[in-house]
Amino acid sequence: MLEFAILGLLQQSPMHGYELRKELAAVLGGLRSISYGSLYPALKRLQAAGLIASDDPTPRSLLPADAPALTGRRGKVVYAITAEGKERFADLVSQTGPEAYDDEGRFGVHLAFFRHTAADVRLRILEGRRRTVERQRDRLMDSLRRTQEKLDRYTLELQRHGLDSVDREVRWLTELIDSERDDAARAEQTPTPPNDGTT
Amino acid sequence: MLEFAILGLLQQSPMHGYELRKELAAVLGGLRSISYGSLYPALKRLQAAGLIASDDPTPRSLLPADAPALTGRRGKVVYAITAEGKERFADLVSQTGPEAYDDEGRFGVHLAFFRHTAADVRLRILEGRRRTVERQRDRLMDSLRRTQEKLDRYTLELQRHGLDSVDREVRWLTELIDSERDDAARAEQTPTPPNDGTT
DNA sequence: GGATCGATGTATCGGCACGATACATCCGGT
DNA sequence: ACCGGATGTATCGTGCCGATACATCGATCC
Repeated sequence: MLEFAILGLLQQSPMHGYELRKELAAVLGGLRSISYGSLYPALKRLQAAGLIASDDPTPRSLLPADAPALTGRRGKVVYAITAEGKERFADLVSQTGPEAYDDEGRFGVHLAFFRHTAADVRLRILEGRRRTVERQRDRLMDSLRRTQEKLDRYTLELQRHGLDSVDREVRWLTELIDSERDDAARAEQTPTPPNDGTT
Repeated sequence: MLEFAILGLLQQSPMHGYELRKELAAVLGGLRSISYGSLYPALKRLQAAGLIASDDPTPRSLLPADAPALTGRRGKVVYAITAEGKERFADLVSQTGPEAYDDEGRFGVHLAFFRHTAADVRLRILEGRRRTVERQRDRLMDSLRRTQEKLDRYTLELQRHGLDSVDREVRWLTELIDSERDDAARAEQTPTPPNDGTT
């Protein structure tokens, strides 16, 4: 998930870790920030896989030869996406299977980079997500209906709130889907259809 | 977090892993189930710490001596809470600091076991949680206000939805807090004050 | 002028939870 | 007689987290 997000951000311009973290927090919505304990290992993995490349300016050359041994003295490390990385991102961005929407975090990242995603793929991801969340809602309603007299007030309240959240998410997704369909319908009427420019 | 939850469930009666998983899923609200990959290690940790004890019936004695080597042949393992475990649970249940409400999962577990929690502790946890979520909401509103013209429709929508969720959670918590305060006020008027049974 | 504090910046460590997987038992339906 | 699904225990690799350490730089304070 993190790797997807990093590739997406580097799509725009090279960055170093600190910036990536902030951008990611901004894009993912303030909540759900990312920790360095996952960020730096992820960068290493990506670099090892050849999907990103680091440009390490290493200002060490400025130091006199009697610099304090080899302790510390880090330079900023700027990461840029490679051609392979772009390929990989294109693959990830066009996924329509459960791996795109089953996990909340992954879905969030997909949504965050929807401007890089084809319209039909967008629709399928949104619909997939809605089905997933609907199933969650139904399971929750079921379990609530069956067990509600055995639960105390607090547990009940917790589940009621959870159910409400899930329900709202379904409605939110439905709005997005409808709006997406409207766009598609409108696009079909205009003289600029997606891929058939002969008229 | 898991350890807290396990101790809480075993408070009622001994169980084996499978049951714990189901109970936990039921209590935590269907979403947020727990995986065996975390459950069994957690049980081991708890046992190593002496907080729970396993009663392993090992029905191996019924087997003839020529049983198929030592492959497989597991018995049900029933776990029960120990005296130390009860102490530990009592400690956990009376926590009022950030560790009780900063993390969503931990807060959920605390709430799930509120019937074991003193009224004043309940109130402090709920208020703490509300402050945490309010801060999240404010940060999110801030970031949204500052960056909204630089975000595309989808990222914006994602954050709007997130903000709405957080906002609803604050209101939900406020309801719980109010109701909790009502209870406290009512309790103060009745002839059954909490710990002063002399009149 | 120097001290100090917060933002910027890179990096590691232990711990915890996850999904996938394997394996075994038992029971009900076909 | 068989077979699938619920029950049940357990491990493995992976990924993310919080805490922590360390270093630089500008601004503000005394």
